[in-house]
Amino acid sequence: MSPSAPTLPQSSAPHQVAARRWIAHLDMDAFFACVELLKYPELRGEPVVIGGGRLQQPVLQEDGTRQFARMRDYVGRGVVTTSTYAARAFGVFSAMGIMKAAKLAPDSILLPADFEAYRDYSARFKQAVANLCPIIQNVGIDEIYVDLTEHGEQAPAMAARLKAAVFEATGLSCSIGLAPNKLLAKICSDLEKPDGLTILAPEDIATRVWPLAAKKINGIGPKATAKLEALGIVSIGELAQADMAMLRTQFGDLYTGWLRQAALGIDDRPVQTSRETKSVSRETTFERDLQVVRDRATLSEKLESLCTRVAGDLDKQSLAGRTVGIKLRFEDFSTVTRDITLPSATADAAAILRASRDCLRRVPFEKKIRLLGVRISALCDPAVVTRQAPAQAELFPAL
DNA sequence: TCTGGGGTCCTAGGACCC
DNA sequence: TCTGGGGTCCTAGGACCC
Repeated sequence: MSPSAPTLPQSSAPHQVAARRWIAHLDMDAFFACVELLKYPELRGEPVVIGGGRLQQPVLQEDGTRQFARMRDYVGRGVVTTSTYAARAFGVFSAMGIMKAAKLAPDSILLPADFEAYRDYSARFKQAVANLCPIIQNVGIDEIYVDLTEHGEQAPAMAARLKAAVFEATGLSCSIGLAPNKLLAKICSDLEKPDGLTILAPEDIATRVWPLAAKKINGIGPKATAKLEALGIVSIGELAQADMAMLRTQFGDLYTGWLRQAALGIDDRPVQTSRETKSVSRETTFERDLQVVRDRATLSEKLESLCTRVAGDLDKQSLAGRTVGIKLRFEDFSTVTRDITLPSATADAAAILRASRDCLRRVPFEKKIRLLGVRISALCDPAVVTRQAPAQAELFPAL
């Protein structure tokens, strides 16, 4: 195949006339931050940053006004979960360390994340969409894909109705990308944020998608971006024209093939309305790094608590699991995991704790510990648990 | 002043089995 | 002197996403 002149995906191959799909990606605008603005309308227009747990709630004063924490007063660990557009203007974005963000915007207001409220608003906006269009895939708390194919040429009008319905149900704005597949819809929803409605036809790919940075493609992260840049590839168009053999020097066959397809805007994945849970986990970053010997009691306590929470999550979801694993992050940010597969599935906190301790014994402890996590996978219905695997004695008759 | 928490998927080597 | 081979499970690590 010639490396020059990439061809656009054909809308209909001669042997197989695929119906054109209309896929919407709906993304709530600065979701957590906007929910907070509904709670605290006096903050509208202010730079506001939402951070992870362990933060102070606003204090209600005697005169009825609220006293908010400022970024500059923050000391400790933690990252920015999200921020209002006013805060983003200072360069404060998600995943940035709060201490670093405080340097950029010391006077910004800092609020703790209120996941209960976000889940509530999430359910509301998803229900509003479901009332109009039932084929929905949950992506996260603030994003969904919606299959609007059945609306045909009316899909853009339906997308506009979805935006209105979401606003009516929540008082919040969202941005929608409407395109022939999920990959393009996702790229699109980001083009006119906030409150955008962006429609992309296959013939627009060369003019509207190819000029964008390759990292705008969902699935091209920091590592792949760096490798692509080393090959002189920055834009999606450059990726579409790149020599496959050259790409293969950096990426495996599978990923290379996917990169090319993605750059051409080809994506056949369906909108998946349901998926089963594959794993359940809980982890915690300590306020200070812990030492195995000196902080043994604290570590033991944390481990127990994590196992209890995992067991609670399993119970809530009516699940049990057979593979129990632990995760440790050390002071230098290096991470190790250990796991063990049990003879039969469990949802019991004590059993998970025993397995976790077995795993921990296999970890070399030379550095201080920053994070501890517990995970369970190989999940199944707890009703299956009674079907025991062979006992140890049967598995190892010689012993 | 470093870098949260909850997930999914992929790779790769070794054990083990037929 | 030598190289089976395919399939599945288990374990560890890493990239990526929201």
